[in-house]
Formats: sequence, C-alpha cells, structure tokens
Amino acid sequence: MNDLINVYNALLDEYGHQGWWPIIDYNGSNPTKTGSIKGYHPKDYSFPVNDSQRFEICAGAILAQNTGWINVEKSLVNLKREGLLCAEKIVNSVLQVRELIKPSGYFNLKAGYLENFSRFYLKLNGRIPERKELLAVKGIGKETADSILLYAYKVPVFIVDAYTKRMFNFLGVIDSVDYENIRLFFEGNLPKDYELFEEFHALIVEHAKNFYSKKPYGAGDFLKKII
DNA sequence: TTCCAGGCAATAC
DNA sequence: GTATTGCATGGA
Repeated sequence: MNDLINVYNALLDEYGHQGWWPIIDYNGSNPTKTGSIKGYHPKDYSFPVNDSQRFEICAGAILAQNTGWINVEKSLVNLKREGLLCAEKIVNSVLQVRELIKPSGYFNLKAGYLENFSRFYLKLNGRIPERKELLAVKGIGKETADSILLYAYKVPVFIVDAYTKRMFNFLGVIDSVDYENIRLFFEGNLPKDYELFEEFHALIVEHAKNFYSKKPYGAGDFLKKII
C-alpha cells in the first residue's frame, strides 16, 4: 500500500479537516483572535474567492516564514486596518509596512520581501505565476513559493516544510532532506489534487506541532505503528 | 530563562 | 553541494 495515503487517512481521522489557508475575518468582533476556528474553513476549498484574499494568502505566507501564525495574524490585521494589505499600497508605503508587521518578526527583512513580492504581483496582472518566477523574487524561497502556488492559486505542488522533513524521515517513509527530492516524492506518489495537497500539508503541520516540535522528535508518534 | 515558530539569503567550507 | 549564521517578535 501507499504509505503516504495511509498517513493522510490516519491524520484526517485523528484531526479532521483543517480548513487551511486561514482567511481572516476582519469584520469579526475580535479579528486578532486566532488559533480558533475563525478564519478557517473546513471542507471548503473554494478560497481565495477574490484578489484581496489571494494577496492576503501571499502576504501571510511571507510573514509566516519561521514565525508562529498568531503573530502573523497580528501583522495582517495591522496592515488591513491601515488599508495596506494590497500590492498597490505596499509598494508606496514600505516604511509604514515595516512598523505594522513588527509582531511577526524579522520586520526589516520581511518589509523588503513584501515590497519585492508586491511589485512582482502587480506585474502579473492577474496571471498565475510560474514557480521559477516566484523563486526569482528575493525573499521567496521554495516553501513560500509553493505555499503561494498551492493555497493562493490552487496549483497542485506539495509544500515541504521543516516539519514534513522531520516527520517523514523519522517515520522512514523518506530518507532525504533535499527539498526538491522530497517534493517530487510526494507529488509522484499522490493524486495530483490541490485539495488533497492543501489538506495533507495542514494535517502534517497540526500533527508535527504535537510530536515534532520538541526533541526527541517523533517521540510518541502513533503513526510509527501504521508504517 | 530558554526554546521554538508553517524560512530565506549570504557566506564559508 | 552541505553547513552555519543573522534576522526578531511573542508565546509556552
């Protein structure tokens, strides 16, 4: 049998549908409340439903680099409140952006990254970007590029994050730390279905938060028994 | 207090 | 090609 499908089914059974990528409800009474179901949309893979949501996902992917989502959401809410959560405004307000995104860390770097990406985004003029083009933007690495492609554009690329590497090496499903190697393994052994890829990645993160954040990584992981 | 977070680019071997 | 380092806030 396919180990990846077995793992996916076990994770879905354990945690249920994750409703990624979170879309913030800025009209809610407490838009900064996160980690809750607010902003998530289990079993609904229709997002983004407009350009504003699409850009929000892209910006969130950049701000989420090595940073907890709660802090990312604070920055996104700050940007939205000031009307700066869009490419057109960001390119002309970099200094202001820099202050507004402080909660999500690396604010000097990420302000530049958001500016670079925004210029690129505007040039796209609605077109779906190529992976190669995204990687050419300074600040957009492999994981961020693939997060944008999968969650903002529904392109079926498999996202490989630090958790994915740790978890599947521990389980013995893979024996590699090379990003492209791992990505192609997942893409080659799963149906090329963006909904499946979105759900699987979200489930991996949820599971890894429980079993692969603290050393020794993998301790107590019940998945070890089904592989 | 220490450790970690849904990485990336620059630099050193 | 692989290993290391700086970047930064906030929560556990």
